[in-house]
Amino acid sequence: MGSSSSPNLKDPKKTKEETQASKRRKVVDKKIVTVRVEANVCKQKNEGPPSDFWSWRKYGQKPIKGSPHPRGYYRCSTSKGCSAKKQVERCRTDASMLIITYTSSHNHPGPDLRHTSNLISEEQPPTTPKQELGGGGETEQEQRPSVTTSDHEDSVEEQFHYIESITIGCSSDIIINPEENPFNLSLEKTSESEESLGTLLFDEEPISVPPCLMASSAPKSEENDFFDELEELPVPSSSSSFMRSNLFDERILVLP
DNA sequence: CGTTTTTGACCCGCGC
DNA sequence: GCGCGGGTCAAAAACG
Repeated sequence: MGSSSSPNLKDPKKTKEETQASKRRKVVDKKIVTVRVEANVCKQKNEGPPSDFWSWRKYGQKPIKGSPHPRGYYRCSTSKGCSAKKQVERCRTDASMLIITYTSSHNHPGPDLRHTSNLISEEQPPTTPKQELGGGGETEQEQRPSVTTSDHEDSVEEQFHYIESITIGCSSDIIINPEENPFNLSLEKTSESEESLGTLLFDEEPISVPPCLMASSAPKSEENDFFDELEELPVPSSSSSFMRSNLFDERILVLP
């Protein structure tokens, strides 16, 4: 009889509640990475997902209070049991600034990208010491692609698109904040003087992006679409950055 | 057909 | 104790 008592309205969620309650707002493993993407090359279609060698599946989007841009929630679809998550948000003051928050880690080796791995290896040696720096003992930052095997030849093409991001993923500039993520504080502080943020940005170039990559990475087509939605495209000095963007579209920002 | 994307609704944690 | 905001899930739709 009363079996339907409380768990009647919408229990379906209770089942998974266990999983959620596990990490509800208490995410321990959090890595915040700020990437600067110019409105020119970037946005292959959503500057969020293609930031890694893994495939990300969008599972939610919500508008953040105080931010004209919504935040996208992505989950690693490369592996079914992978609990890696990624949050992509735009700086409320700088639409060209992408704030990617990585939650959890991948439970499986990278897809492989031997092609990319090769590239990065050559351009930039395995400077991972930085990652460990913030590792905080997590040890799951195997962001580096493993030269496994079984590679999707047709994927190679796609990889090209990721090249841009790849640089970041493996770039020693990548900053990981295992801590609670003071970004929030920083954000507030920079909210007024976003310029300050620029100062934090590493001006030095982590690696040189091969010209062929840049040339190939120019799907420019629906990119505007994304910005269009944002309606806010504060790219006043895009002209200046435009040239720079050619060198490095994305910049990793380090959070103190 | 399979996978991904999109939108809505629900729930929880925290702040006041 | 209540309210707000943030985060996730679910179902449906669209696309390849």
